[in-house]
Amino acid sequence: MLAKIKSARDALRKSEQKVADVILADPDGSVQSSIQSIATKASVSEPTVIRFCRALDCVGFQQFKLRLAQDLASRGTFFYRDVTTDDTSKELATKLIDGAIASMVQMRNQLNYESLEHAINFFENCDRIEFYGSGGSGIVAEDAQLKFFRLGKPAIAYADPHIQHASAALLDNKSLIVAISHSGRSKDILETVKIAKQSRAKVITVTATKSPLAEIGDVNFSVDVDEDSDIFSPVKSRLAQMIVLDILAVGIAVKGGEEMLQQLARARRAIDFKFV
Amino acid sequence: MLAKIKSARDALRKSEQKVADVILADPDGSVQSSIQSIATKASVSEPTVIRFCRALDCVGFQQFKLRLAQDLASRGTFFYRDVTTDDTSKELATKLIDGAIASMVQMRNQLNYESLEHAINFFENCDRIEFYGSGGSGIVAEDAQLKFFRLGKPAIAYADPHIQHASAALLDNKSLIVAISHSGRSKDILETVKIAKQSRAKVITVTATKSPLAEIGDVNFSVDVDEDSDIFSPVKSRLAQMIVLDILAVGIAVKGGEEMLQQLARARRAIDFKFV
DNA sequence: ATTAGCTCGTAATAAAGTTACAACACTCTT
DNA sequence: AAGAGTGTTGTAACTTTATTACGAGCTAAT
Repeated sequence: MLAKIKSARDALRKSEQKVADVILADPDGSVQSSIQSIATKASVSEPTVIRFCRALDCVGFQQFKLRLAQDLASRGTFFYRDVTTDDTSKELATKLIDGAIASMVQMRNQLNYESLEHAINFFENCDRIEFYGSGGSGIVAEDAQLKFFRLGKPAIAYADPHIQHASAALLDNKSLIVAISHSGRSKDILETVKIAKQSRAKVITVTATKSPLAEIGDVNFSVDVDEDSDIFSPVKSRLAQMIVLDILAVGIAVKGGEEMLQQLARARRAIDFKFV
Repeated sequence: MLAKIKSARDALRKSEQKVADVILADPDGSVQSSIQSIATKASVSEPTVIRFCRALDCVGFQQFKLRLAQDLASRGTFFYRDVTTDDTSKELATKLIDGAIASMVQMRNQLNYESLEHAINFFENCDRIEFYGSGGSGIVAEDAQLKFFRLGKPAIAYADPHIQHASAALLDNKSLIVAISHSGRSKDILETVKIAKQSRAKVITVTATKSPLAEIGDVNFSVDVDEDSDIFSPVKSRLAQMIVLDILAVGIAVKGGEEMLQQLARARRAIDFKFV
């Protein structure tokens, strides 16, 4: 949630940003405050605070506070510390794994189940599904393809923006696309999604809250991860994205009932001869 | 907090016990309810609910809810249960995420730090690095390539067994390969590694303990994950493999000191223009 | 049986959260 | 540069939620 606020901050309105700043400055204090006291601290009106909460996908202030509280609580269990140059390899490994766990816990608390239901519906009503992502997110897209093509509908992943554009132009209203992006601000993927929408395809996004990409999709799964600490391409958000897509795939499979589960088992056995 | 309620239950007044029962029966639901709905469910009056909260050392209902919420969020037992066909989407998501967390925790406990030191050494003494994996592990190999090629040495990933064989044949004793496999029993990857060893390349494996692949490598990172529950391609081991390689990459970067960290920052900035 | 003491609910009150709307500010035209 | 139109923010009314005060009902001891 804190990560969510951070990543959404710039997309917020001016006075809502003041609210964000007040909360980021003292999250622990904020969970115990009323709307009034937060509004005063931020020198804005109370409705602004509510609008701020709504902007973060909460139905109201109470829900916001609750989520924030849960976020803070789970943060404590796997305390995340930055890697430093004089860590032993053990410290380093522990830190990185704890960071990954912390982001999973946050994921668990913030995942939007309505989006999940919607997304499952989209899948059931589509003829084919395409995954778009570039760079690190391209990896996630490929991973998703591997999962989804076993579900009985054509599934494909494209990492190359040119091919994405070309493919998006050929979609129709029975197509479903999943656009994956860490920042949600990559020009390429935004362009791809615009083309896909013109083709009247349904669009699921897996990206940061309030990012341009999240705004133009039909359904968004928010993946907000505190990234300052990632030296490389963002691993933690990679992991989070992958688990979101796994949840979606399993959700679809489970809804498909016994029949689909058996189909999956068949797909699995098909590669058995490859092993010693 | 839940434990507190349980142990305090018998000491409470009769109607307060009803409140306790309602909350214990559905803690997750309760944190989102108002006093009114809880009072109704327990067939008691609203003040009784408040008295119940006071009995548990809370100043009011809000504080009680907050504490309960934090308690639920941090209950650290990521007890893994199998997904069933009649899970709600929330249960499903929670189960899958808990499973992923559990495998991370396991990873943290079993990671071999000596292997890590060895692997870092290999990297420092090599001219180039190649990642081999097929199917799901091919994804991990690509992800690793993305990370490693920023470290200043040629890095490449191959998923196609034929190309792996060809490439492995062209290695020399200044080459390092990383073989990734979930089972460690895939004929293709075993063959690839044998060829690479004939070329006198160093071999790091990321695979299951005691598997044939683990046996023939120079250094192995054990990734053993309980997979019965994975309907699809094994997500959990995918995540575990990725984090292992991330640890390795960060370990190398950190050992490279300030200079290498700055080089990484440059690599990151190089793609900035791609964004809105 | 009566009263002290405790438990619990009703009804009033206060506080917090939410909505509707109007005023203001900021573009983008013309 | 004026004005239409859009978007942002605050005011004030309103609703919901939490809390308090008080008294009725029950239990048990005299």
